[in-house]
Amino acid sequence: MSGSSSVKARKIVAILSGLFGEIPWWLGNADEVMIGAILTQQTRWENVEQALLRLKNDNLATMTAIHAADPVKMEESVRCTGFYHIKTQRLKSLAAHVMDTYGAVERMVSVPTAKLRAGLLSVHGIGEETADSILCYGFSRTSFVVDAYTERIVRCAGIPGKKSGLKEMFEAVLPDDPFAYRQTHAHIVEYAKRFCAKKRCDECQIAILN
DNA sequence: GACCAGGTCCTTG
DNA sequence: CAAGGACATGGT
Repeated sequence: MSGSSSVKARKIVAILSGLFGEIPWWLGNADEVMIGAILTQQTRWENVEQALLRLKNDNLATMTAIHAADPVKMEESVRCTGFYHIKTQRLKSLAAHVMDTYGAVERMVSVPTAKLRAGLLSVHGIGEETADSILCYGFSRTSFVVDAYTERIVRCAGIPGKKSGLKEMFEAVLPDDPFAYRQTHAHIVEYAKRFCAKKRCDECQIAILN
């Protein structure tokens, strides 16, 4: 962890915090966050909200319900998020893991973060971003979420040769506070979505760090 | 019509 | 390990 990278990471956090202040982001109970985390894979959030509404209408917005649900029925609600077949499978797998391992979502709140994370990662279709999103926003854990936007903003900031280790880099810089973790990831997404083009970095103030 | 979206897994070189 | 393709609908 070179000092230079940490300094820039700190600056990113501070700049974005000043830019956005407190913003509401990804609110919802643990069940909804888990469902949303899978549905939002490679998909716009607005579409996920639609699917979530449909699932709620059918009383399918809980792990318990999904565990017992007809997959074909679920696909109707989830279709608008794309990859609907595979996502239905992933929701089923997650529900099975939760119910078989813990018996209920509420039981998960007393499980240590590392153990919770390992369990989530063992589910087929749940990778690091999805697992950390669930931990951070669903269970209020200090597990930093790294996504495509995080990689973009880091590139804009000129942090050298960082393809991996971003999670650790930000965690080393953030206070031990779940709220800070939630806000910082939210800030990064909102900023990068607007200013960090996929390939270039035009009009991006983060580039000032260079 | 082309391109992209708050990923993950599998297959190749 | 890095890179490329599959998974799929909906918006710009």
